[in-house]
Amino acid sequence: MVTVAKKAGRPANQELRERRIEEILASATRAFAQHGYRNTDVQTIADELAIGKGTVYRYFPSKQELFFGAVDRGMSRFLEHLTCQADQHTDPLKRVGTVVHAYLSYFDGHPDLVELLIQERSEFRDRERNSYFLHCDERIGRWHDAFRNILASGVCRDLSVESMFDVVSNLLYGTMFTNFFQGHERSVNEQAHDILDIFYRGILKPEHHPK
Amino acid sequence: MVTVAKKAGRPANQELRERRIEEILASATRAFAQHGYRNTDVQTIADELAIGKGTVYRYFPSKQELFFGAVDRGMSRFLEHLTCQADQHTDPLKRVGTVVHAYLSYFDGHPDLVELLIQERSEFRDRERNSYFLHCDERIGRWHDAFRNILASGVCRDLSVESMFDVVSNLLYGTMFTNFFQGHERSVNEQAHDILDIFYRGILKPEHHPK
Amino acid sequence: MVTVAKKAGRPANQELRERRIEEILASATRAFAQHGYRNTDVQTIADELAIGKGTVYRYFPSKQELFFGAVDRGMSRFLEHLTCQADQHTDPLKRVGTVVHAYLSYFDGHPDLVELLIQERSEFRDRERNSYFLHCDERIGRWHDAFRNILASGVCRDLSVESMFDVVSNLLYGTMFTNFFQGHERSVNEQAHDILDIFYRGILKPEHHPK
Amino acid sequence: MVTVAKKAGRPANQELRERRIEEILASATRAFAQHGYRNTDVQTIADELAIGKGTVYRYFPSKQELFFGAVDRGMSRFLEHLTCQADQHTDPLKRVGTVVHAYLSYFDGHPDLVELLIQERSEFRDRERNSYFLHCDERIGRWHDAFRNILASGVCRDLSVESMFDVVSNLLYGTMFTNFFQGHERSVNEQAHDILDIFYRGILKPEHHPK
DNA sequence: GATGAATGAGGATTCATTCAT
DNA sequence: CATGAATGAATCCTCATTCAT
Repeated sequence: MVTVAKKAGRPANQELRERRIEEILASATRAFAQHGYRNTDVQTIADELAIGKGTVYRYFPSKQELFFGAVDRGMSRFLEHLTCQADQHTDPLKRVGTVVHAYLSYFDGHPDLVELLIQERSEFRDRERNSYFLHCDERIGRWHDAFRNILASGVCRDLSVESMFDVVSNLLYGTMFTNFFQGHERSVNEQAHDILDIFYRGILKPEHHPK
Repeated sequence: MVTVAKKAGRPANQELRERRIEEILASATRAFAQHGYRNTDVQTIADELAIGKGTVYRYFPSKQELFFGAVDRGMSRFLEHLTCQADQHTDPLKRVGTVVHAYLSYFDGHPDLVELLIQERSEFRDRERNSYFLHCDERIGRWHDAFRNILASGVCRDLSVESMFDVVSNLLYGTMFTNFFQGHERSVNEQAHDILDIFYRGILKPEHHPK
Repeated sequence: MVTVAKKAGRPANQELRERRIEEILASATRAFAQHGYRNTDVQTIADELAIGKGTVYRYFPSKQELFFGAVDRGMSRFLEHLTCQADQHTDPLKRVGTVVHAYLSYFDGHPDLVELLIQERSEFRDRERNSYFLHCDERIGRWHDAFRNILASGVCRDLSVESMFDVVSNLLYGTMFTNFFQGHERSVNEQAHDILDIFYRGILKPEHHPK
Repeated sequence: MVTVAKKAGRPANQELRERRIEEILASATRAFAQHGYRNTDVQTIADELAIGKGTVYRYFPSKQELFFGAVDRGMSRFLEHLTCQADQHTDPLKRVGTVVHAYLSYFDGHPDLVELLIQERSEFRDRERNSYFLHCDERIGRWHDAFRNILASGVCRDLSVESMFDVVSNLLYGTMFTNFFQGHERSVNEQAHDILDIFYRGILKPEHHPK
């Protein structure tokens, strides 16, 4: 009997498990986004992956949990991307500017995620959780910090961190939805520019206005 | 006296028809908003009005049309209210300010409408129409006019009407959804104040900034 | 006060009643034949006549009775026509020949009646009555008489009246249905000729065969 | 030994599938024939087999397709039987005689099939296909051949194949329906005898008449 | 582990019939 | 008399989930 040296680290079937979950979530995201939660059969998702319906249920206890898994995956990736971009700058104004660009651009490239966010609310009205705000809340401290830093640097009018944050975050949220629903003639870069142009002048002392 | 050839029998009653439609739409709005489109049985709506299910179908050919009727009614009322408020002022800046207040305050008082707008998108993804933007597009000219007037009055920086309009409308749209999803600790009046404070400074020349 | 000389005979509203019944039956025949019993709404029939649905129910207690009325009317007219044609001849062989022609030609011109006969059986499987055979049975005696006369005249082989009658009536019945279902390339006159050609030779003594 | 890459898990079972389809079709035939298409719930059919309604829908996409399946099965079996009987003889006159007997006797023993044929026409008026004639058309060539052979053998008067075929097939079709609707006092064998007696004399030269 | 056969609760819609006007 | 507003029983079909193989 031959004994094979057992590989160190995570066992193979654990890796398989994670790969499967990733595949299923990716397929589910596409399907839910395209046909809607109610009109998507679990069978369809299984078919697309050429696996059995029962297999999907081995990884997710219900269609609902599968959906939540897809939304969570989408939001995690989004916020990872956002944080990553922001962390390339230390200047708080730059960070804000970067986030504005990255936010609009990410959703522009991932309409499936927007679709999922809308459906989450529509189908699971009763639930406490709402992935978007749940995930955002985790990071909110870091963004409040940015505005606190701007205030501390003295370039800014006498405004509350909350006011500034609410305005900019609602502005992004609304622009994201509007872009999704209506499309947008100007590029997201131009949109970001307009937003920042007005927002900076809105919060900065006149003497610090960008030229 | 002219006698019109009148059909014998019980006359079709137009007034009754309109009353019924209004009642059904009101009930449907409540039910759809509370339980969601998919989870609402037409039976429930009929029960609430103590009429038969068949009666609902006399006035609306399908559950779907009933839903669209409810959304249209909601948006019509909303925009009527908005126009009404705006028309109480002639000064364009005042008009913008009024609309900002009225917009947030209306949706704050009518969360059912927000719910319906979300569900419309979620359930009828494929459809061209989207009541919110469809109704808004009808009035968009008037609002562009307001910004054109502000530009003409010379108090404003050199910005395009579209930029200004997009920023403020997306800001309102986003704030409305955020308020709905998260609730809001500050009153809508305070929110409107913050928005206008930043927005006015963002678009006006420094010498015309409000104190 | 003027007294109008009252018309003798059937009162006006009795005539109205009969005219109405005739109109309704005619409309019902068309509708049932075109869309089928189950797919025909009483409303449709009323609409076609521009009368109220309730009015139909004043003349026929139920949709079912309305249907039976239509079938009965169709069969009555058919048999009236057949009898009328047959009575133009006294020679029994001529009578048979005439009936064969008239039978095929009538159904050829009145496919609605065939449709109704089929539906009657299909929808009201359980019922005793079957308009076709019910009506035919009323006249069967007269037709048996014709064959009895042929037998008596001595031109015929030694067959039973029943055999001869069954063969010719089933032959007509089958041809009628086949024509209806499949259409027919040869004219009904040609068909009748073929039938009689074979039938006469089948029942007559060789010395009386037509040349 | 070649190993085919075989999917893991419970294998699709083709044999089970065929057995199920046969069971369901048999049950459906009975139910449709007894209560009519419209009055038969799919639930009833499932109940009779002690399976779930959903199971029926696994095998037939709709009640309509289930019905068509039942008619097709019935006609296939019928024509198989007919062909089988005819093929036991080579003499064309014998073949015709055999088919006449087999035709009447088969329908006499399978009234469910007649019921289904009537309902097919009644319920699916619009459809092109009509199982009876569709199936018959497939075999029509063989029957024309029989008559061609009879003609060739010289025992027959100068008639067209079509005339002879139409007369006998319509005669059978009509007799079948009449038997079904009215019942029949004489046995189908006696009926077949009468038909053939008259038909043979109708088409054969006098010198070849059966005694 | 993986699969797919089986299930049945659930929901939209129709339309014959009644009866107040 | 005539009408049409109202009704609700009836029925097809879907699809998430379970579990034997």
